[in-house]
Amino acid sequence: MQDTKERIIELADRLIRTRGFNAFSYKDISDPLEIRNAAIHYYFPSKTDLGIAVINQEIEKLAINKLYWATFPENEQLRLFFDVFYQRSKQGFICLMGSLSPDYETLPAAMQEKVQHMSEDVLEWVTLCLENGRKKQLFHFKGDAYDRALLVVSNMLSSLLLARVMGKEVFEKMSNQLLNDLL
Amino acid sequence: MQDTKERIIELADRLIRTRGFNAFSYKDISDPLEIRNAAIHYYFPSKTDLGIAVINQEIEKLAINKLYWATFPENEQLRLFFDVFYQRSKQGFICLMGSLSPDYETLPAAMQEKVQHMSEDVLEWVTLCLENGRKKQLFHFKGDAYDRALLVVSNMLSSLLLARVMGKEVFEKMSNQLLNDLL
DNA sequence: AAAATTACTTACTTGTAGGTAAGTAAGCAA
DNA sequence: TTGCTTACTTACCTACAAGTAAGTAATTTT
Repeated sequence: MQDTKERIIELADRLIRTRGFNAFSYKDISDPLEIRNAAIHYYFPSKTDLGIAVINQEIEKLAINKLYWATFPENEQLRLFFDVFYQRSKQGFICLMGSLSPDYETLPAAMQEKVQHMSEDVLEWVTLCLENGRKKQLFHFKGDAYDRALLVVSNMLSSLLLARVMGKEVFEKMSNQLLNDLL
Repeated sequence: MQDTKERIIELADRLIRTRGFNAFSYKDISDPLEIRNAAIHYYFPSKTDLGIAVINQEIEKLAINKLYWATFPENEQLRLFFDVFYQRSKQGFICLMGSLSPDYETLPAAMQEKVQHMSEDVLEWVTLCLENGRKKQLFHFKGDAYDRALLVVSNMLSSLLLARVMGKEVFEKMSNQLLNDLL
């Protein structure tokens, strides 16, 4: 079944978000899925390949969301973007950027490139959203839209990190404050 | 020499900030210091003990800084706080919170508590700084000082993460934008 | 019906991780 | 001077990590 491959990616995604790329092993995947570790190597010759597959899936998910979100006004778009993080915070997961950027120096070059690609993708979208929203007077903020996007993405990323350490209410406090500032 | 113990902590600190707690090994310490791994175990029976020593050192450093910073007006205090992160960004290091919170679920309970302690410490200080600064009209912002502190700390934390992935200029863009918002 | 491909498993290798028991040289203390 | 402590080293252990070679049952293609 092609099903196995998807279940491996799905679980690897979870493990990267909860434990980090360097802190999970093939056993963490093979045990719950009741397969041998060689089955993982069959689909993903190296752990790097598995990591790349997880990042690619995330990039694709974002691309799909972008298309869907484009039908809404920018203030709603941002709320929908925040909601993705909200769902994660409820599960106690962090985002891929939040998980992979601390390990950045230990990642193989191929994964580093993908992480870069992913972050540029997100930044580009938030920048455009803020920029266009400001033109329509849906957002109010000073300074460059890209710089503002950096702050917004940064806050989403670390809200998930802080929520795990300091309690889940932290996420809502941060996102409410952020939206109040922009709207 | 007591020197060895301090050099182990110093290097462990660097390794946690660059590679992450789960991604460095005793060899990464024993090789450069030209000692055997048992020498590390002599000072720190387990890796957990070493991790705790690194966090304790950071908590102490913050306590010392707090005392020194207290002699300045709040807007200067915040700039000095930001400067700590700026120095790190130049070295390509991230902060302890940024390194340890993604790995939080994999950390031994004793380290989790220390990480919590450390983050509460930082949050408390930034909250008071913002609160007092606003009273003196040195800062201008809406909403609860604690919620604002969450955003500020969050931005400092992830500016270091993003700077490594997207380039060092990211740190300055973010901190300038942040200061412009508050002052 | 034969050959090839798919989706794995069995059984293994090599490397490295954290950790430990026992020893030792140097210094200090009684 | 004997004994205790400090600051390590040598030599080792067990566990587990990623990865691989070879086999196999089931399906698909020719």
